[in-house]
Amino acid sequence: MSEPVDTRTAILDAAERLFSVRGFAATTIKQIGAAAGVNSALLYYYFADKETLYREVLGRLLTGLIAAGGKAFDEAHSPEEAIRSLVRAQAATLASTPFVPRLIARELVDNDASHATQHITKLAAEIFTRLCEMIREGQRAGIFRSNLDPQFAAISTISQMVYFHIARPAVGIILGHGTAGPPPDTARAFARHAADFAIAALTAPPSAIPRTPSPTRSRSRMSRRKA
Amino acid sequence: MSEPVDTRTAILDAAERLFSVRGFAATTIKQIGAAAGVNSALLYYYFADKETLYREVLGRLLTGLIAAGGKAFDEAHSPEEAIRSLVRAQAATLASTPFVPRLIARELVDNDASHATQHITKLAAEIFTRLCEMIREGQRAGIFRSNLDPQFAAISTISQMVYFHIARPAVGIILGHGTAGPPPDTARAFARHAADFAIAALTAPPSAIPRTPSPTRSRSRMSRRKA
DNA sequence: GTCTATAGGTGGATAGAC
DNA sequence: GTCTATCCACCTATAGAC
Repeated sequence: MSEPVDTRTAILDAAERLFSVRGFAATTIKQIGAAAGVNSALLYYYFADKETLYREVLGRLLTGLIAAGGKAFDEAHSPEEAIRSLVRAQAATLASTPFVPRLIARELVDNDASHATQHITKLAAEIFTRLCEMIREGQRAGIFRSNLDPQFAAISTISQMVYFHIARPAVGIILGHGTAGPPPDTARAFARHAADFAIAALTAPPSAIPRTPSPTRSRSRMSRRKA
Repeated sequence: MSEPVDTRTAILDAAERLFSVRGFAATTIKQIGAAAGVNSALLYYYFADKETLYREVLGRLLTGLIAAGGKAFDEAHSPEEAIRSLVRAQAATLASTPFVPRLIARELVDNDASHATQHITKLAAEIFTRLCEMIREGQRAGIFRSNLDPQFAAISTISQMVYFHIARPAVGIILGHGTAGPPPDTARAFARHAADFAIAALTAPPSAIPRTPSPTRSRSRMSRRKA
């Protein structure tokens, strides 16, 4: 994280930052070498080529994320607490490394020429299915609404923190902090909100949902014509 | 959208698709020319350089999105209906042009070397503030919970559909459809879910929120130690 | 308006000295 | 292990014929 001992780590650190900020295609080998304080040709001593280096960066990153997410679940003792814990872990991880979420976002977006399919699959398996299971458990216990798809609910829950950090500049503008993005305490406040928002949506009694002129559970997708 | 009449539009269409799928840096002028069915040198007759072309693509796109979002609000007659209408509009726009959300995602992520700050600002002003105002209106009317930051709630609401489409491959894996992403009917189902999820979170009575051993409104951020 | 040809520059990757 | 020097491919952009 600071003053890496060996050259290999220095290169990985520099590459992680540059790939995150500029993207794979826009980052050059020479830039990485310069940022790592070594000659660019040296990269080929440690890594086969640019793409291999990129994959190693991704692997290191996602492995850490999976571990952090798993830990969050291990510490929880109830479905609700698990969700709060996960959102908190998301917020902590994303906030501590401002450029990491960008790299993941790029990877998701670039996924046609996918580099990290296996890691994403693992992330899905480890974190996501556990979150789904937590939601199902809450439903069985009667704490959470049963008329809710657990998988969809899990996506909605996770999406909030991810979006907040990925769309950082846009969120900054929206909240009136400029393109630099919101300050850390706003990020923490949003993390608390995100957990509350998800819990509220999960625990709301079914009667509280549809009670307006708009068609809610009807199959028709036509919105009412102007009267 | 299909068989464009003039060359300029053909180039813009081809560029939109390629920039979306591969990103700005990874897309070459020659690829765009080939995809548009014209010689690559011709691009410089219509556009000053690659970056200008990119900006025009973005402008065309975001202008359309802003218009679609505004229309969604105009058709609504209640705060709840407005939210459903907006989520529906999001889903329709994102689904009809599968590669567009990626381009926007890239732009958000790439925002350090920002190309679209002005457009994002406008999008924020036009859509986001209207959504916030709708939420406030619902709060005043007693339909929505008052112990909720309208801006945060707006972000949470919007994040769901955006994340679903941006993280398409990951979502596909998660839901068991493979990296190609979820089929259209799953996307539609999620859109209905997203609106419900947001409305449920907004309308839940305050009493329904904190009722577990975990510290909820207390200031302490320490999670309970293992017993 | 659309093409051919090409200049000018940069990037990924290798050879080989130290 | 780390560096210098360099090759080759390819990319942006321009010049100019048609």
